[in-house]
Amino acid sequence: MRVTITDIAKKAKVSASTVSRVIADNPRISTATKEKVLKIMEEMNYHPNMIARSLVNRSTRIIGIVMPGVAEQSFKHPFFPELLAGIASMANKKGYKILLANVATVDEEKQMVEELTLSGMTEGIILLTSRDQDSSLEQLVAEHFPFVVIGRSENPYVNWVDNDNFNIGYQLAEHFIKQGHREIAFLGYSPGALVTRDRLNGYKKALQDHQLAFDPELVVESKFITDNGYDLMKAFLADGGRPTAVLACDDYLAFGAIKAIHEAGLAVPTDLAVAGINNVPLADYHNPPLTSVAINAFSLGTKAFEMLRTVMKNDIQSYNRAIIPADLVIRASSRHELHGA
Amino acid sequence: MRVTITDIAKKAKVSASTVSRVIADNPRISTATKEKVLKIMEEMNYHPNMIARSLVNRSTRIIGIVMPGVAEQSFKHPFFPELLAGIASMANKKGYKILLANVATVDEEKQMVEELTLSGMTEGIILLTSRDQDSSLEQLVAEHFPFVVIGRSENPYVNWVDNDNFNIGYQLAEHFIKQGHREIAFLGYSPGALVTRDRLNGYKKALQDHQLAFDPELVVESKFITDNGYDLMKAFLADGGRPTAVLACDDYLAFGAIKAIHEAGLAVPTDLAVAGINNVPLADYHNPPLTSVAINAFSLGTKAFEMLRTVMKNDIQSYNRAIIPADLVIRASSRHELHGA
DNA sequence: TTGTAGGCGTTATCAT
DNA sequence: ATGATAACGCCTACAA
Repeated sequence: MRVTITDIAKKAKVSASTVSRVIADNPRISTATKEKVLKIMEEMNYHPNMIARSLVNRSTRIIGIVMPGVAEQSFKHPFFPELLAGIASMANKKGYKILLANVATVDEEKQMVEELTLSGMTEGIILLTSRDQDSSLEQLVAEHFPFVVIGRSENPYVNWVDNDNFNIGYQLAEHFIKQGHREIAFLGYSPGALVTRDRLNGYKKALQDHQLAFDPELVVESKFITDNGYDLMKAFLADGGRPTAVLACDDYLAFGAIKAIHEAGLAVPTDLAVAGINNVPLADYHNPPLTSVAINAFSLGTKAFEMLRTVMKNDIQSYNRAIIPADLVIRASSRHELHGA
Repeated sequence: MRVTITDIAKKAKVSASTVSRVIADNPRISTATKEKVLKIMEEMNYHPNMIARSLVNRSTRIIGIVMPGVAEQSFKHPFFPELLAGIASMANKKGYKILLANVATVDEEKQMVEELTLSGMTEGIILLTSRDQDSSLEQLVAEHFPFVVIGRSENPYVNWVDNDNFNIGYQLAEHFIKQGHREIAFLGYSPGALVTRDRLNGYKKALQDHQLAFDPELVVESKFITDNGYDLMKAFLADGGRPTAVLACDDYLAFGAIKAIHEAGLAVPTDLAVAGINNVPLADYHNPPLTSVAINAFSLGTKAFEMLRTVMKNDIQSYNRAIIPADLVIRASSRHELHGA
């Protein structure tokens, strides 16, 4: 049996409330007893029972993170741990703990969200799973439960933090355009994912700003954003696609694409320039080193936590959104001026 | 205010205990009232307050995972999310939630462990941080708190799950030896890390079993296991190191090493065969594709959870250890017979 | 089969 | 400055 507040009280010959006050650092307590109690707490290695405390305070100091399960390939992405670390570091600083919930399916997500919100375990949650029409979102909105989504949502009542996906698409496209490229393939558009929609829109805007026509034939769809870039690119080339540059929605896609390009007897970047997104650690070690866009996943996490905090503090829901800037990292895979343009 | 057991009781015109019994599926209750209560619970969308329940049950159904923070590079390793997923999936199945605690320093770890164990929040913990002499371990052992370490420990009182690191080293070395290699560099030995010690021992044993002498000159030390393989290899080559094969302790190390090798004007695998460990997703896309060893991180996680469960169930501490087998994946970076051996 | 009472460990209110 | 008491929401003897 662990040592409780009453054990301390007995030993110190004071009441439990006095001990409680000492713990709370209540000023209305004599220094003498305070020190005595503190000493005994030390001796007996007392630690307050958070459960009991939570029960009376109605505050657990725990936030939940709901993330897609193993099934989703994306879970293996280096992006995730960094994001987690961002959330965790901020949470730590503010004295919060993190409850991690992996969900495999949409149903599981719904159930998990319900459990987390209604069980009183968690004071707020961060959702990493936002598909577009997400019933958990509506549920959370309806219950006025504090939550933040990572990844943009079109529901006006949700608070979210997202990468600057539009700008990511824009920057990469412009980078290619400035080097004289006109035929830029967009690899990995996934109609269900807002991320890729935003990136594609940025890409389109860049074309437009440079008086270039958008060619839908150059958009290569994939079911998931982490789909096999090798197969996608191979099929695209076999279909007669002959772009001079490829903008891949993810570094992994880009790596796969490059493999396919090499197999087709073409060289990167001379025949075909390639860029990815996310700037995974290996982008730099790849042969050739891969141009990419560093999204600051860590910041995404810290920002998400901060936003969640403000939502938790205000009874009035304030609808916030934050966009984390990203940085273009140009490497050899795209460093090639086309016909001296 | 959330709906409680008494709200249900009132509405159903029964006592709170009856409702409690319905929740617990107690057989000694009439089907009539049971159904009535269940219906009302449904209507009012009742969910039990886990905090209150935990307080009386002394069981939170939460386990803690303590992992190294952002500072440690290893956190970005694809290995981590997979491991997490393994733990989480098993935990989910058994109705456990996961409390994730990132710690940046050893002190933080110690404090976190203390908090998690003594606050009653957590029924068991999984440690991912085990440095060799870890004071948290002794603390946990002394308190008889259920815990499992991922990564071997030499403390006889700790339960652990680990990769078969000895065998990983052995297999890779033997793979090289069978192809005629005699000068096999061991890249990334880190004296502080048991992992690399075990791998090195496996490597040595393979040499011995094949009547080859061990040459300490071929062991390249690095401070951390994820240290820059590029710099290590570059320095090694500059120092006059001329192995015919390189066994790197991690795929990332291997990628860096290959970059250095290429820059030195040497070819992989013809001049120098290379292999890594962990089989990261990109190993296959690398140029050349990297020979590696697939450690089953997911299994590591599930196994760790299972072990934790058995430890939690038995008051008597049983000291268990489990070793998860790994699979050699041979790819082009090492596929080269030396002088027709 | 159901209800009553006490308690889990803590905090907060009200006395003293 | 300190103590007694009730309450947080739930579970579990014991009683009925």
